[in-house]
Amino acid sequence: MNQTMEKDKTEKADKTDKKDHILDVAEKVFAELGYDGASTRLISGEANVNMAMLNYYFGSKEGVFMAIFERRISSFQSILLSIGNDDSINAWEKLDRYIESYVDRVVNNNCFHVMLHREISKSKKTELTDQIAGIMMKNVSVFQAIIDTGIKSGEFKKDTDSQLLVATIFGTKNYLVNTPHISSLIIGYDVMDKENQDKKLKPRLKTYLKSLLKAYLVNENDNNK
Amino acid sequence: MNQTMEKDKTEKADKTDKKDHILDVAEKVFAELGYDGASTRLISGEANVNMAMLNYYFGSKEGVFMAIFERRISSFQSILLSIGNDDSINAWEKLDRYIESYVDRVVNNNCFHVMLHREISKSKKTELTDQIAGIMMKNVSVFQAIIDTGIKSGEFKKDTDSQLLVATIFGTKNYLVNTPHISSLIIGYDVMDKENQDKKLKPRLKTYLKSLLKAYLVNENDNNK
DNA sequence: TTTAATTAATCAATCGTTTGATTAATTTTG
DNA sequence: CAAAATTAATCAAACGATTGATTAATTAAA
Repeated sequence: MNQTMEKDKTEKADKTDKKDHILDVAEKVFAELGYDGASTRLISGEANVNMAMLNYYFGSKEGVFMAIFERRISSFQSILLSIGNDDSINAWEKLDRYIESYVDRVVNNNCFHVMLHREISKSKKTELTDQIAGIMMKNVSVFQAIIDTGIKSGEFKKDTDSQLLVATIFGTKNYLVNTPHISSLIIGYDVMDKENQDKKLKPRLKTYLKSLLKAYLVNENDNNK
Repeated sequence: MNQTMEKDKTEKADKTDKKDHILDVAEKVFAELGYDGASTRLISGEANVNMAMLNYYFGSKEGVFMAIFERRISSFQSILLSIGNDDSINAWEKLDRYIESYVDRVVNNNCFHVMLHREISKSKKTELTDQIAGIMMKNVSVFQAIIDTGIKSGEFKKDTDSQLLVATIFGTKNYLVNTPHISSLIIGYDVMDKENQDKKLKPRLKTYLKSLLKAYLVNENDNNK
């Protein structure tokens, strides 16, 4: 009944659509309940597919998790990397574009990033944590390279802690997106709501991060030390 | 064998010591594997107690979790609240003391905070998330009150986003402490190592947060806009 | 018809919890 | 003080439920 209703879009939902649909649902359930908390029965139930289809398509529960992973990171690095490698603009402009792209993408895919962050926050080192750490580090490296370039060129202050600044940028985002119950209380509206994200959170976060970076990094006039 | 060896301290390890021991172990296991990932068998095994003792002492697995909780938050608020209510010092000094106390306590109890953060990052609202959110908000409120006081008194800039600044302070800490695999790669040493935490991470984080706050909040000379 | 997709039924393993029995410690009673 | 009664602590074993995974049978597609 409900199943037939959902095939209204193209009348013929082919294999890849179905796999994608499963991954969409799984991503959300993983974000809601965590990897261990999300059972294969619940995921398949929410996706309206037979439980065995998860194993048929992805081999195992962990296969589903990894498939979500690979789907997201395929286009993950390219944009940010291109910004970092663009030599036609100065460091501050790079930073500006980086923030723009980063905030947009990370808020849009917040389910994925919540899931990601929860897994990497397990202190026990596993194959999965290594893999996640490696991927996240690529983003970090681009950001850090921009900062260091700006410091060398004299564009940014010399006495800055670029490493902890990384923690600030990514940590601020994480706090807002990954702990929605708290951040919603702080800023006064539901940060999980799509419309709030687009019209309020994204522009505000962009503006804020830029002004924070500017205050900490850019030499306005003379001495700070 | 191993059990008799551990009774060397006072020869009579009484009840509260044992309960505390269980909570110590459980806190660590929860941080390592998450709430769902940590089984009662593993916890009791690591603590060298019979599995039934968890239920005997704490009623249930969730009871263990809550007991860890209550043990930490008892002295949680008092220090920060006293700083916020101290009217003999100005806003910046309050902020300074807040950062000092906060960083010390939060790095010392990093296992607890990792555990906490992972549970609150579940987007599905539960009784537990509500309770955690309520407690965390107390810390947030103290910090925010200090900022707002400083803005009113003219000590801090007017055009600041105090709400997102909260996300920055707590988010920066979270990023460093809760994702040790990444942050260790970034700053070049193991952030989970106790000695590194005390001699390197803590002072560096304090210095950094203060300078970041100063750059963003304090009017050094004149215009920024 | 042959292959691929999908299903219901079932698997062993593990989950959190409970049980009844046993031991150790404490209190009450004579 | 000594014996009896009571309480607290601890244990191995088992509970029903749920987990991820697999099977064999059935349907749809090529």
